[in-house]
Parts: sequence; C-alpha cells; structure tokens
Amino acid sequence: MGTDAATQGLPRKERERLAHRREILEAAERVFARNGYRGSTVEQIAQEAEFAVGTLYNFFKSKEELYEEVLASLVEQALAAFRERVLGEADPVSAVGALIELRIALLDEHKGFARVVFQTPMAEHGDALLALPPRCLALIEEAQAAFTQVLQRGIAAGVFVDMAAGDLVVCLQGILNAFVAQWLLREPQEPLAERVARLRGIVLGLILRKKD
Amino acid sequence: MGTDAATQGLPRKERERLAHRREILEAAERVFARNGYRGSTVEQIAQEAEFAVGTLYNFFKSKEELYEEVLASLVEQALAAFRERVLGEADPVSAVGALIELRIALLDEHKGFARVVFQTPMAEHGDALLALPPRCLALIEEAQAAFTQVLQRGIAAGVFVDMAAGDLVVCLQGILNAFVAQWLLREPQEPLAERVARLRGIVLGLILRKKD
Amino acid sequence: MGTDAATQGLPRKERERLAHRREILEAAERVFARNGYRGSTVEQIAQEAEFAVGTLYNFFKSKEELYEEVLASLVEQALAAFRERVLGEADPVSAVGALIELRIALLDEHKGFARVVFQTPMAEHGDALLALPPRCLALIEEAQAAFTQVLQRGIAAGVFVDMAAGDLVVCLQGILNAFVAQWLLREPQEPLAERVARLRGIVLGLILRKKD
Amino acid sequence: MGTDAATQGLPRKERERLAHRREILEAAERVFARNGYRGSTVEQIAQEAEFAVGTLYNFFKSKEELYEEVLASLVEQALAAFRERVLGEADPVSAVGALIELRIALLDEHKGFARVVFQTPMAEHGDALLALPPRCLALIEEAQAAFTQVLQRGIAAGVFVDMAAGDLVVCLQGILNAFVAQWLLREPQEPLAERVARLRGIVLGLILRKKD
DNA sequence: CATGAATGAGGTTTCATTCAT
DNA sequence: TATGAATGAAACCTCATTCAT
Repeated sequence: MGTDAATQGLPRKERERLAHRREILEAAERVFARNGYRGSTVEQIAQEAEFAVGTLYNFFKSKEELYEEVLASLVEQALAAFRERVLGEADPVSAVGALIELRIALLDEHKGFARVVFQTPMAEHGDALLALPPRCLALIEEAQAAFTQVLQRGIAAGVFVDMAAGDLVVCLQGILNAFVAQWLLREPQEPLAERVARLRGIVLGLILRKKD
Repeated sequence: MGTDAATQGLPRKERERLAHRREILEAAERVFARNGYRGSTVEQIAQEAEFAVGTLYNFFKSKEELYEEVLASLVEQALAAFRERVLGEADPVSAVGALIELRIALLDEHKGFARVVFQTPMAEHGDALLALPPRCLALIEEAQAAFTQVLQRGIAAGVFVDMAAGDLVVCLQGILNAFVAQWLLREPQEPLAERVARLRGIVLGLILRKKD
Repeated sequence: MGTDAATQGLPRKERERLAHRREILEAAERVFARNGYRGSTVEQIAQEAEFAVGTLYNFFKSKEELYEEVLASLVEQALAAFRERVLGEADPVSAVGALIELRIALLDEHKGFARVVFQTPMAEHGDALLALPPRCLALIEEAQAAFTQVLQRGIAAGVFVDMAAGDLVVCLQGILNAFVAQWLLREPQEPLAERVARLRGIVLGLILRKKD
Repeated sequence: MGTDAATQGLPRKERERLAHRREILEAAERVFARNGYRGSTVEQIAQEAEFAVGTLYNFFKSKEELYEEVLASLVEQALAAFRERVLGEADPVSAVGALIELRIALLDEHKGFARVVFQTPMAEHGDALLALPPRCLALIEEAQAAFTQVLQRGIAAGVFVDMAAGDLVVCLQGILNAFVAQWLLREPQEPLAERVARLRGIVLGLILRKKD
C-alpha cells in the first residue's frame, strides 16, 4: 500500500529496481530471523531472494549494510505504526491496549525478527555486535520518551499504579517481550485476537491502580 | 569452594584435569560473552585459557560442545542457587525478593552472559542456533514449575494479584530481564544493593494485591 | 587534427561512431595509466568515458582487446611521429636530438602510460601479461631497424663511438627510459625544454666519439 | 649457506618453521615473477609451495604482505651482494665491472623478478601499486649514494667521462636494464660469461674518457 | 595430556561479460 | 547504438579441526 504510493510516477525501470530491493530486504529478513547475522550467509539470502549473489551487491555494499537496512526498515515501519496507533490514542489505558495489539501484530508479521523491534534499544540481536544505525536509535528514544509521557499522564490521573513512569515503560516492555518470546516457542497457533485479550487482561491487572 | 569439595579425595592427576577443564570453561564463558558464539574463535578461547588449541579438544570434542557445557554449567550453578535461596523461602513475598536478589547477583557475576540464564529457555543467545542441552531444559522447567507453585500460594493467600500463576511467572521474568538488559547498557555502575531495593519496590508495587 | 582529416567525407553516423570510439580509448588510457591493467575495471573506464558499460562492449569485444587497442593506438601515434621527426633528420646527431625531444614529449603527453611506448617491446607494462599486438611488434622492429641504420651511418662517419649499432640503440633506449622513469618519480615539474637540453648533453657526452 | 648459519642453535621446530617460511617465499617469488602481483593467486602460490592455502596465512597475514616480503628479501640479498662485491672494489673501473657481473648474475638467478632489484626504486613492478617497504627504499638510496661516490672518484681521476656522477649512475642503470630486458625476451641462452664480457666492453666503450 | 602447524571447506566480495529493453 | 541490472566464476581470507611430536 504505502509501497505503491511511494513509487507512483516513477519510471518503470526505477520502480522495478525498488521492487527488487524490497524483495531482497524481505528475503534477508527471513534468513536473518532464522539464523542470526553471523549464521546467515549471503548465498542463502540470495537463494531466498531468487537472485544471484552478485546482484545483492548491486543494492547493498556489504552483508553488514544489508543487515542494517533490514533493521532500519523494520524499526521505521514499527515506529510509524506506533506513532499512529499508540501515540494517537488520547486515553492512556487505550494507548496501552493499542501497544499490546501492535506488539502482537508485529510479532505475527515478522516472526523471529520481532525480538528486535521495540525492545529496549539493546538490540541484543544476532550477536550484539551490530548496533542499530544511529538514526534509528534516535527515533526509538524519541518514541519511548513520548510513550513515557502517556504513562505519566495515566499515573498522574490516578489510573495507573504510582510509580516512576520510566520504570513502568521498562516493565511493560519486559512483560510484552516475555510473552512474545514464549509464544515464539510454544503454542504458536493461538489466534491473535485471543492473545491480545489475554495479554491486555494480564497487563491491566498489574498496572491499573486498584481501589484507591 | 564447591569446586574443592567436589574434588576432594580424587588422585592429584584427576584433580588437575578437572581444574584445567574448569579454567577452559571459564575462559570460554568470558570470550563467548564478549563476542557471541559465532563471533568467538577457538583460538581466542585457547589464548584466554592459556592453553594450546589442541588442548581444548582433549576436553571438549567441538566448539559447539564447549559452548553447551558453558551454558549447562551456568544453568546448573544458577539453578542450585535458585533452589537454595528462592525455593527455600517459605514466604512467597520473600521468595520474590530472593529471586530479584539472585538475578541481579548473577548479572553482576556473569555480565554479558547473564542474558541467557533464567531467561525463558528461548536462549536467544548468540545466534539463537544453539539450544540449551536437553538435560538443562528439563531442570529449568522443573524449577519454573516449583516457582509457579510458590506464586500460586501467594495468590491463593490473597497476597499477590489474582492471576494465573503461570502468567505471573512470565511477567516477573520479563520485568527482571528488561531491567537487567537496561543495566547492561546504561548506568552499569549503580551499586547492587540499590538495584535490589529499587527493583523490589517496583515489582512488589505491581504484583502485591492492593487494598482488598 | 589528424582525426578530422581521417574522417572527412564519412557519413555523420560513421563520424560519430569513430568519435565515440576515440573517447573510449582515451578514457581507457587514462584509467589504465592510473591503475594498471588488472587494477582498472571496465566500470571505471565506462564512467571516465561517460558511457554505459554495455556500450564499451559494442566497440571492443573484451577488456583485453580494449587494452590492446589503447596500446596499439599509442604505438601507432608514436611511430608516426618517430618516422616524421626522427627518421626525417638527415644528420645522425640531429636524429638523436630529435629522438630525445620526442621521447620527452611523449612522456609529457601520456604520463604514466609513457613507459610502454618505445620501450623495448618487453611491454613490462601492467602485469607483463598482455603483450603488444603482433602488428605493433612488427612496426616497432621496423622502426628500430631504421633507426639502427641512422646510428650506423653516424658510426661509419666517425661521429659516434665505434660500437655495434644495434647495441648502441639498446643503450640509448635504456638511458632514455631511465631518465623518464626518474622524472616520473621526482622533479616532475622541470620544464620540458630544460630536460631536452640536459638529456641531449648527457647522451652526446657519452656517444660522440671524442678526439679521433 | 647464510641460511644454515642463521638457524644454527635454534630448536628443531623453529628451524622447520623458518624453512617452511623460506619455501613459501621462494614459491611466491616464482609465481609473482610469472604473473605479476595481481595476476598471481594465493592458490597458485600455495600449490607451487606445496602447502595448503591456509598455511600461507599462518606465515603472512595477507597476499600483500607476502609480496612485500618477497621484494624485501630480494632487495636485501641483492644489496648485501652489492656492498660486498661492488663497493668492495677499490678501483672504479673494476667496480663497474663488478656491478655488471652482479646484475647479470641476479638476472640469471631471479629471472623475471630481476627487473625490480636494482632498478631505480621506481619499482614499477607489478602494477606500480605496491611500493617497496620503506626500510628497503632507505637501503637502496644509501647504496646508490655509495655507488655515486665511486663513480665520482672515477670522474675526478679522469677515468670516466666528465659528467655529473648522479647522471652517470642513471645512465648505467638504464643501460643495464635495457640489456637485461632484451635478454629476457631474446637469446636467453647466451652463456653468462660472454654476456658479462660483451656488456663490459659496451659500457666501458661509452663511459671511459677517451684519448684526452 | 600438551602443543601448534597444517589443513581445506566455506564465507564475503569483486568484476568481466551478457542481454532485454 | 545505448543502457545498466543480473550473473556467477573466481579471488582473498578465516577458522574449526586434526595429528605428529
């Protein structure tokens, strides 16, 4: 969708080039997700993308750059969705619900790679060797700050438990990650809607201020 | 200490052999922690251990086995401590406190490698390629089950929020991991005692049943 | 100049084609001179020529052929000048002077590539792999023979030292090459006129028969 | 010979290691001489040396370092001989004779590679990309300076033609190189002794001051 | 058991050449 | 002719593993 929009009006050659670039990125995502950075070979990625090895190097100047582009692409996608669907919510409780929904959707779309996105920028992905490109780090920090303010409002309004908002963000991320990780290993077929409902119940059960 | 105890009464030759084995394992842990599995070379480990490469192969039949032994060793150590210090606590609230203390201590002792132990057995370590040896998985499952029962008692007693005990375990792990991950990146110098206190406050703030 | 003359009367299409061919050859000469044969890529040459890679292959069937054509083109140019300006001189001493002048002019025009032309056909250029095309070798041998006769006349007339004319040719080439090589490395800014004068003095100091 | 001397008293292991290193260097010299730097592959060198590729990398950290070591080794050998046999001669005329003899001997021993040694440090070898290691350049400059003084004495004594000694050195080198180059291409079977005699005749015919 | 040189399969990257447009 | 994306063989280099000492 966004893809089509962005390529409208470009000459056919250029459109094709971008499409191929995208195919390679998607193939790379799948392979990296399966094997990690060092465990994936350029050869494997080329096969998955159905291109020759050399072709990859016409688009990316090294395996490392390819990896960073995959990461950057995921982060950008995820952050765009985050801004729209989570930060867009006026009500803090709804925002938390939206975050859960988004996180689970991302998990579903990006399977193994999902561990990275929206985790603390630790991005201990692969081998903790390749950091996220700086531009992404900045974006992430910014998004976290924005979300912290959302929680802050909820805390101030007496809706969430009384706690430093920054700590609450960390807790939330940790909980989401833990469930996502668990789902990656077991019961991978539970319907999304149920997961969202279950997780919302659990999270709200923890962070809503009871009684008061 | 435990080491000495375990080797008492063995002939000198045998004691030396075990000591060397241990030195290699410890060297390997440091190197793997720094560079991940694929990023570490047998040569590096040999140098760190101050043995020749060939010697490592007298103790472990492959790099992979060496890695698994490092993992297994950590898991066993951690689980022993867990059983003693966490499961040993009669009071559920004290048990949670002990878990936090233990987790933070392990982080401090094993730095980079700490991500693995006590995380969901996903072992997304290194490159998510090498799983924990089966015997470890069994141990971990067993420990988790035991801990689930501890939490269950707390829930039944109305001390913890009303929630499936299994889910609460996942939440707890997630929160601990998130803070540990954050500490690995930032403020790595905060004193342990303070960390324990802070984290206990945060966790209990979330999982203790309020009012009622 | 010579270019225009040679293409007069041809249809426009044909003239353009030849002009493009020439542009490519000149670009190739610059690139090969900078990086040697193996060190230059077809891509680089294409960029320097401001054509696409594929276009180069419409004119030359391989990188190797392109290289040989560059060589051949240089040799032909140089030999034409040699015949006109060196062999045209009736007096042997003037002929030697003209040779020196020509050699230095070629060095100046073709910078790095100059090492090739007029050197013994050893063509130790690039990587000593690509020899001069046979037709060039023939031309060169012929020119050398002609020049040998010039020197022979000078020897017979008692002007040059008494020595086999063929050997004298080799000596002369060696001396010229040595100075050219030196100039390529050091003092690259000395004015041409001074170089010619200096080198003529040196050479004549060696090969003129003294007293007698 | 020097080899044996230098390795006396070393443990056998160490001696073997040095011997292997030398074998690799010699194989590399042969291959580089045949194909130039870029034209030679590490695989070829390994085969010529009868070792596996990986073994070469236990001795030299890259193809480039291997090449530089070959060069350095040749230059050092040649310079040692030069100092002993050429600079050792008291009489300038004998020194020139010795230089000729040495140059021809080196050519014979090192065939294709001979172009490098004792040429002006231009070392336009291979692809003019890899310079001689700095330590060699210094040695060469020093040797050239020493030889310049020898010629200077000959000029002052009225034995050689009256000319700047530095220029005479360049001429001499040029002449030697030209003959060496020619011999590499043609008549490669002429006996050394004859070559030495012929070349000495030619050179002295040019540089001895006649009559007066 | 300790050593470390030797091995070679396998990884990343380059680049001459082709071919559909 | 002009283009430049696609190709894949071949280059350099790494590193887990073996084995003679």
